[in-house]
Amino acid sequence: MRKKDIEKQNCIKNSVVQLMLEEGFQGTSIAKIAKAAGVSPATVYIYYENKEAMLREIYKEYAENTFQYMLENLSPDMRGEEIISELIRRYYLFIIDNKEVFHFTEQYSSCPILKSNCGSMRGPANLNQLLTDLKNKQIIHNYSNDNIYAILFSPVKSIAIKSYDTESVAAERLDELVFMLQKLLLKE
Amino acid sequence: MRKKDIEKQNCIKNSVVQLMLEEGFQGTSIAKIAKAAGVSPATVYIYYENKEAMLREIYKEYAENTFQYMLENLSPDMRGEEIISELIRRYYLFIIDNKEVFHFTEQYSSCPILKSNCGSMRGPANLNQLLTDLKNKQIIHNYSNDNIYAILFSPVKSIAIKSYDTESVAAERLDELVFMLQKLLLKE
Amino acid sequence: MRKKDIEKQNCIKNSVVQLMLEEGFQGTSIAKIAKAAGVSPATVYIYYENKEAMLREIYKEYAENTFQYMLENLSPDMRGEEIISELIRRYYLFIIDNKEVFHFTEQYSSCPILKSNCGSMRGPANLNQLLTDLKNKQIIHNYSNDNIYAILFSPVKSIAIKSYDTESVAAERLDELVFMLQKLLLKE
Amino acid sequence: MRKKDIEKQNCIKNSVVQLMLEEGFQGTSIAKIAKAAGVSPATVYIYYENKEAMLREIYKEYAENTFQYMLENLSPDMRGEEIISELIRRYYLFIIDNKEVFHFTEQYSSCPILKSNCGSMRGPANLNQLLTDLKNKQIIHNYSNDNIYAILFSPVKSIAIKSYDTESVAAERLDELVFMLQKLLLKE
DNA sequence: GATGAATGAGAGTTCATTCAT
DNA sequence: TATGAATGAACTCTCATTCAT
Repeated sequence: MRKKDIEKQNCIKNSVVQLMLEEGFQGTSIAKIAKAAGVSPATVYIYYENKEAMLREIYKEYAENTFQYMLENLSPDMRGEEIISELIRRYYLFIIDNKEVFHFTEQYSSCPILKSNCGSMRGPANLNQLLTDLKNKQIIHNYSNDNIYAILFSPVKSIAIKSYDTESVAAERLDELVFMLQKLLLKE
Repeated sequence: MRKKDIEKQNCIKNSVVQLMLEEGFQGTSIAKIAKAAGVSPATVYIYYENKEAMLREIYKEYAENTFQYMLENLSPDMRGEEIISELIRRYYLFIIDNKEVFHFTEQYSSCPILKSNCGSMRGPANLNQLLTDLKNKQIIHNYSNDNIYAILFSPVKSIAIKSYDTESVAAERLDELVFMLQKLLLKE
Repeated sequence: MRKKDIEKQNCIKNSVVQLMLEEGFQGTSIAKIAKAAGVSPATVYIYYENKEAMLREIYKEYAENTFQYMLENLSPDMRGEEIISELIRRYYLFIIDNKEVFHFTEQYSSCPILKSNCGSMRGPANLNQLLTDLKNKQIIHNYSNDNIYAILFSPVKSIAIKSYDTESVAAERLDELVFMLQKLLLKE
Repeated sequence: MRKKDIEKQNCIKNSVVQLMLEEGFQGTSIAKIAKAAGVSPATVYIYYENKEAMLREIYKEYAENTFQYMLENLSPDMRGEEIISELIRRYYLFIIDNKEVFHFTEQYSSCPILKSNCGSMRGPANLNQLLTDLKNKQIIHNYSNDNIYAILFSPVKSIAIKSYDTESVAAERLDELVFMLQKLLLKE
């Protein structure tokens, strides 16, 4: 008996994510995925029950990763400025450094049919807790979590997607955005 | 529903947009579009060169509509608060009232291959002009247009997509968001 | 617009029946059928909704044909001997002359899954009526229709399937069988 | 259910027969058989050279069983009525009690490709001997063995397959059939 | 002997598009 | 202009079988 090859599954995952970036949803067929991963189409079905389950599982894994990445540098004794700065900058970095993964999760979660079958994740819960704590400690204004959430992460996503000519310009934009959101959210 | 020429083309457009919402990209095949529009598949090719061109043209038309809708209630003599409020609320209303169209344009513009062949539009130019004017008149802070743009429109999109239990909760969230952005962007 | 080509549909039907005889159920794939019929696999789906529906429709048509063929030479003024003789000999002839069709209907009706979705047919009803009449007229013994039915048609099927060395031997067997069943069923 | 060697092979055999009844030929894949038998697909190939050989071997075994079952209650000193009654009733009972096995052998023997590779069996020879003896002893009429064979076993098969509402109706039909065939075949 | 992983071939079906009317 | 018929290519997925352990 051959053991299940984790490397092979990783090949498949990477191929899925890469193809989704390069060719979009339409280009992400089982045949193309298999060829890109260097396996037979039938092999894909050893690791995933079907195409939909495959995309869902990969999505859930990467989506969790995103939240973990964002939160992992936070510590409870940081000041408000630092927390906001860190959250935004980590998210920005994640998008830049994981272009393909980010694009895949965005594509996936924008498709309502796929998203609906997806259950819930632990990431957002942690983040909600963090925001509630900051409000209780009178560090940030008492806005609704939905709005804080939206204003913290949607804009940074917008500017991270844009491709600026030089890195210095991009850094400038990011600094400014951090400044804006600190001013908006922090008390005093 | 079937009269002539333009009527028929509108049927096709509506079917495309509706199918894209109901069944996603995969469910939007020429055959299904044609059946939903009450025409033959071959007829679609009288109005559009091919499927890609069809999607592109419909996208461009609707994308322009969005900007037009957002800007059409603005007048030069409005106060800063009103301008910001109006921009955000109009965008929110547009998303709510044109769920299908909004979803279609989002889906489309998130697909890199499709988007690339799409050229530029007039809508954003007008908006950029507006923002620049407001900054010159010392009404809003001198942030970069990219960041203003991102912070004005991404968050509202986020909360418009969410489905709240009651309309009053949704209205509350929107009011708060308007308040936040007014505070952030307006001088004094 | 091209008109639906009845000749093409007949080609498909013939290919199905022939392949079922030559290669059995397993050999009857859409691809093989299409190739044998000289059309594209996709064309098959213009004439039939799917494979199961295709087999079902072809079956029903041919099954009706069988009954019609058996009954079409009977007239109300025939004597009991003639009726029994004619029924058996016509059925025998049908099997010999329509080997492929007969084999197809047998294959089909022996598969419980397929058969179940098949509804009812007019043929058996007519035959039941005939048997009941003969019993009422005191021409044949008052056995249950099920048993008469079984004893009239199952044995002839058995010997028709067998391949005898010469036709004369086959004819002898058939004559004997007719004689046996006349003796069994007829009064006096 | 899993002990060793023969136990395992029996598991496979049972799964084959059961699946063939439940899902027909198409549903009887090696993978499904293996899963139903609680073994690996590869294990099937330890006991059988390939799928076709597997079906053939199982068929031959069960087909022999059928004849053995039918003949095993006969003794040379039985009267003609008893012999005919016993043959028919045993066959009927076999079909009812071994629905799955019966269905499997029927399915198998109706497929021309499979059947051809199947050689001859000992069962029919014994039966032919029995019939010839009865004719020599002037117990039954001197009809050809083919016709006797056909008329003895085809009708009972027909009515055994039918599903009657109550057992008493089924028993009635069977009694009548036995009576008919005794009258037809026995001298005096 | 026994297994789960692996696969090329092929299954049924739908695709975007063109053809003939 | 408008159509339903027609199709080669591609789709998702399963097949019987073999491989490596």
